[in-house]
Amino acid sequence: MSPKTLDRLSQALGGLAGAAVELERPSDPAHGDYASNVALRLAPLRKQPPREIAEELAHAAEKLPEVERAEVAGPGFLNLWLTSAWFGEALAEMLAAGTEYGSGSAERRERIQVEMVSANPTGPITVAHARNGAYGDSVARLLELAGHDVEREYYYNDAGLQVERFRESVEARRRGEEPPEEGYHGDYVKDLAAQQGDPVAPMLQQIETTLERFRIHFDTWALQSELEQRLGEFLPRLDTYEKDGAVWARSSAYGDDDDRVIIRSPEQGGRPTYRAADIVYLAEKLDRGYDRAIYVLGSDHHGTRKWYAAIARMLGYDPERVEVLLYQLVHLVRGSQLARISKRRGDIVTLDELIDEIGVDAARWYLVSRGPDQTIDIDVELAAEKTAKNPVYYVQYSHARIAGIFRNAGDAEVGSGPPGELADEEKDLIKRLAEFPGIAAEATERRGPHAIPNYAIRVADDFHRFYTEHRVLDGDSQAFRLGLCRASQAVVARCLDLIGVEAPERM
RNA sequence: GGCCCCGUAGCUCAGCGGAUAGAGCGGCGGACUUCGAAUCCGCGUGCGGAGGUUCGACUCCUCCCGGGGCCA
Repeated sequence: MSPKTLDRLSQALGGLAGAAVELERPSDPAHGDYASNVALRLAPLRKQPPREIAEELAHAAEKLPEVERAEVAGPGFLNLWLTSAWFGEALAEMLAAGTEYGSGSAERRERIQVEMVSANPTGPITVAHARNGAYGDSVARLLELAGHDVEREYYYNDAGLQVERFRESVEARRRGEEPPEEGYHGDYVKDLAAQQGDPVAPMLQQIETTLERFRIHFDTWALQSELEQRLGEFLPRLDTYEKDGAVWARSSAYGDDDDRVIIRSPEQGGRPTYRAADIVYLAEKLDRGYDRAIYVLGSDHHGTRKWYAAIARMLGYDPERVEVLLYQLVHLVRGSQLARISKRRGDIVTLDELIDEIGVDAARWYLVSRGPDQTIDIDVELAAEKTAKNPVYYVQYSHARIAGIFRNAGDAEVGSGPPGELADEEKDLIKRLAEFPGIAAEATERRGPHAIPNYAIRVADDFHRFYTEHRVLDGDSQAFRLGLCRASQAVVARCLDLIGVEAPERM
């Protein structure tokens, strides 16, 4: 999904070449504004030397109105330099799109549920859950930008063993005793013990408050206990058998590695396993009308990918509608010692503590800038120290700086028509901004929001360079350069919004 | 034992078949009487190893080494 101005050029070249032409930005400015490897791709098919094809294409391309110059280089690359008029059109397109620039890449609009965080309500949200939320929420925001209808859901277990231990721990504190060995020992247990009634509800309330503070809003909340009770409705649709008194799902016949127990034997208590709730939950989600159900899970759940696909097939749903996104775990490091996250030991580093130390903006930026497959080690002490050096402030500063320019500009005209020959910094900035729709679309398709902060740094970089070299509020170029500022500001603001970071007017 | 992820610059990472592999941090040296210096400019022989596929491999395939994790 490229800007239309770039698409038109691709199509015009495609017409000349008789094949699809993809344009990319060369890393070396000596290779033009855009380059294509189409001749290299066509050479084997046409049994013709790539440079020969490129020469013919270059000759024809130079007749196009947007092309100022075309050259053949290296093994057969076609390098293009574009006219100032083309850059003006590209900028005009961005300004016309306004805040919608880069949106609508989805081929068809889907209703999508993103289920994330879903931590047991047995303690505060930790940094591990924060990565889940930061990642999942950014994927959700990307999907919304692409044009999908997205809802966020939190699923929690209010009936399992861990929750029972949690309740027992609170009860013990109320009696003035130590929680059991297998229970929960954090100070928050004492706080909950001081309140009346079941501690699960206030714990959930606290989790929601923390997540709202982290700028993640959940539309719906699902309870395991309620889903479990509906197992009877779905059992007839399942392929099951009894063995050793337990009820098993024949999941291995549907792509999973093994069959799984869904109801324990009477000797084991006869209760449904969490996998039973998985089945009900999956079916219930898809029946609720979502075209696609996305699960965001830590990589320790990688085995569940096959499980979810298997139960989707077993229930007669297209497994393509179910997507499991995995991310690697977060380790907290204090100095050189690895401080493991352990809720039961009570030495947790909570999301609230992390936010207190480094702020929401830095925390979200940090947790989403790494690819989901990359393990993150956060040195808490270092993260706190490095706050002022975090690239998030570099990007935010570019936004605030532009806001300052507009404060000074008053109601001056904002335009897009280039006053004459453009400077390299102006062209570079427009080309950078022109990348955004493609970057956003690719990040969405690959479920890789980390591309956004990395791209945002480049935008800020190109903007700061442009700003350092050229006066905005001066001379014939003023309206054009204000247009450039406006478009840059919109793209930076959008990038920051996609990762849940604020775009400040002042810093 | 089976499975998943990772190995790129001193450190943290980007890079998903193209040209001379890039950012941030740290280090050294420069640039403000003018729209925001939280900025800009300069300084870097690094893809764990070996095969293979390809005109072309950090990228795809196989094996090995090293680190992390899940299941049994």
